[in-house]
Amino acid sequence: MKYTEKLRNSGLRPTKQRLQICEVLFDTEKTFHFTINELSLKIKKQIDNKISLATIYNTVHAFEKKGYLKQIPINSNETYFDTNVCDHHHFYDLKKEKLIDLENADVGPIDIKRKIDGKKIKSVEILVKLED
Amino acid sequence: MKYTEKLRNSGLRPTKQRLQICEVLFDTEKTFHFTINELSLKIKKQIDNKISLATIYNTVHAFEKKGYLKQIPINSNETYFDTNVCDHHHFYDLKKEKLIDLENADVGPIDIKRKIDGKKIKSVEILVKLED
DNA sequence: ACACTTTTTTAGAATCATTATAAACTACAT
DNA sequence: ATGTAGTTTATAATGATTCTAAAAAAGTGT
Ligand SMILES: [Mn+2]
Ligand SMILES: [Mn+2]
Ligand SMILES: [Zn+2]
Ligand SMILES: [Zn+2]
Repeated sequence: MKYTEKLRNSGLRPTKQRLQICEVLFDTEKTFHFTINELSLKIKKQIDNKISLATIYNTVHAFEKKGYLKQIPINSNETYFDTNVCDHHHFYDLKKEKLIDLENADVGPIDIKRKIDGKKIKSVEILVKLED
Repeated sequence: MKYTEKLRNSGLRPTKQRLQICEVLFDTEKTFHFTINELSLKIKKQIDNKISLATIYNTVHAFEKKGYLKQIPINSNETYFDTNVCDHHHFYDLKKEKLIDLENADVGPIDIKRKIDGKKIKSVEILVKLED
């Protein structure tokens, strides 16, 4: 199995459920953004057996902790995740409530001039809100 | 009263509760970031009568719609608001779970090269996550 | 002041994404 | 095969937010 190794190396047992969720998340041409609800529907469509909602939450959080998923800060009642874990930025279409990737090349260099004592920059993310 | 005019001009009746919330939000040296829960505690401390939680939610949303408050996109179970409605960016101290304003002068010019057909840019916000 | 309409406040209920619980199940080492 | 820790699951609990509908307050006209 394609993801068995990856999971083992992360200290996660390669269970049937996790492997199936890996397929849904990572066996795609393109990366994508999703909420837990959207992922849950996607799994139902692509997989024959049922995976409980609790397991989906558990797995998404486990994968996020391991760096295989990223949470996107956005004002919504649902949490958004991203299978694209490279540094990149986002458009947010307010009407459609959809995220669009902004490649790093799509944004000029970002210069953060201020420093905070004793703190390091972990990430720099731009959110560009779009209206009609 | 200081805020009566401002509320009337916005089509909001200057009620006792709204005027008191205005004082808590806007009668300060510096702007600040808050969650509804934090604001609720602040109101309890600063004013003698009780304002119901529903009114605090209603008022904050009304003020946000009128542009007197801004919501800050951040990954938290609580919504963060900002009394600083000028364009600006944020540090987010992951340990303390606190936002810190980044003045526009603290950030070099931002160049968004990509365009989306039929969409206008409404805002561009940077979130800089800080770790130890 | 009074009558009338519209907006606002409020306590409490409802919603709903998320997290916790704890029992059954599974992976894996010995 | 047995033991142990990790995982899944149905279900309950949590908690921020929104809804409801009745009472109160604000605004308008007379
Ligand atoms: Mn959320
Ligand atoms: Mn929220
Ligand atoms: Zn993305
Ligand atoms: Zn701010």
